[in-house]
Amino acid sequence: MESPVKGHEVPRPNTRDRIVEAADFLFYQTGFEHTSFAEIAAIVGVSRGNFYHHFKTKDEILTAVIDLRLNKTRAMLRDWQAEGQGPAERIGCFIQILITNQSKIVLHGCPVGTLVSELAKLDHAAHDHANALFTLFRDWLHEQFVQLGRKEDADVLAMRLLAQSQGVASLASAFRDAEFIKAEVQQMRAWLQSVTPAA
Amino acid sequence: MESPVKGHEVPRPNTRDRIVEAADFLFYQTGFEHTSFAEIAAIVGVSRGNFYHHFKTKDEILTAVIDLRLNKTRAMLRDWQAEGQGPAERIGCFIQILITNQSKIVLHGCPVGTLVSELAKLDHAAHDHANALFTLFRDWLHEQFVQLGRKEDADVLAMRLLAQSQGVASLASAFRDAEFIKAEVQQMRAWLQSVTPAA
DNA sequence: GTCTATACGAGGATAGAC
DNA sequence: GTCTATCCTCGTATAGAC
Repeated sequence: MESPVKGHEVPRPNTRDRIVEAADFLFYQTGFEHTSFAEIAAIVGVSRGNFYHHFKTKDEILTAVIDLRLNKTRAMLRDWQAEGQGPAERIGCFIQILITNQSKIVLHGCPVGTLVSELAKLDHAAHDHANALFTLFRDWLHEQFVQLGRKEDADVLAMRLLAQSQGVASLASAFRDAEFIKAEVQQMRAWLQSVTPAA
Repeated sequence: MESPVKGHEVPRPNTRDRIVEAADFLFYQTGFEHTSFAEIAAIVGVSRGNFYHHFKTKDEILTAVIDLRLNKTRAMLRDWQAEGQGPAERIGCFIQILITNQSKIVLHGCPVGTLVSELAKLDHAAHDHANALFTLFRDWLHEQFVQLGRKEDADVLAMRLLAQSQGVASLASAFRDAEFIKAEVQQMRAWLQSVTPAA
């Protein structure tokens, strides 16, 4: 897709991208600080020294990981938008990711929430960059609630839904309880109904 | 208070307790893994080497910190219980801590949620021990909802309130927004009203 | 119980050959 | 672009004197 050469070349992902992918995976699974270069190198299959050719510092890798997640998230929101359904169905897509990712969430929490939380504790400069992930969802949900006819309190509803999903992910992980996710998703769908103005 | 000698001795806290207090503070502010012995030693005012006399490993300090938090939490719940009011007022006390601790929450999130989340990522043996903090609140809230007349779904309501508070803390910290806490606490109080059976 | 000194390993980062 | 070798710092942990 992003291969610079057109034609019949096999689009083998380059080392840089593979480093970012591996870091993305490990940062989610074991946290940013706890992930070492050695672990990333082991997954990618290159030597430690090598990838200083691609990134000068660990923070640069973090920046690349956040950018990757931002791009993936934008693409996902665009897809939901393109499915040609109404705002209620699109908000339903957002709620559904709790179900889709439930096993990962039980093990490692929400990828966005746990990263932002860790960076806040570290007082890390990239905190705001990471929080742009939340802002992406917040603005998108805001727009959906506007289209749903809740112009006045669209941001309040967007933040409330975001908070609910964070709380559910947090407790599901703490108690290792996937059933809790299912039950609360039911409740969130009912809530969505209740805030949808009658046609 | 816990001084072994009775009488006129000044109840100076011993070094061990001061280490645990300092660790408790730092684990909350900057996270368990990111906190170094040097930082704890700097606060307590003892040399690094010294407090291996009190704790053999960092994990032992963590255990002591969790026990401290468990005891403090039990005492707090007991106090709420002792104030002689009804279950609705007691649940209101729980909601109120979001307001009381709002400035800390904005900076460092919920002390329970962020610790449990970090230990989950580290796949740390103390995860379950830390999660006992959540269980303390869960069981206590459960009991309050039973007394409120919601025996059938007491645990569901307890978990929902716990999840809400986690979500609010998470987003308030991410967006550095204390006003969000205030607004959502209003909403949580209204919700509590709505689940309280009419007398 | 408190201190100094030190061992030991891990992790981030660099230099330079291929 | 990739590798090996190496440096440096920091953090945990230990030994032993006072």
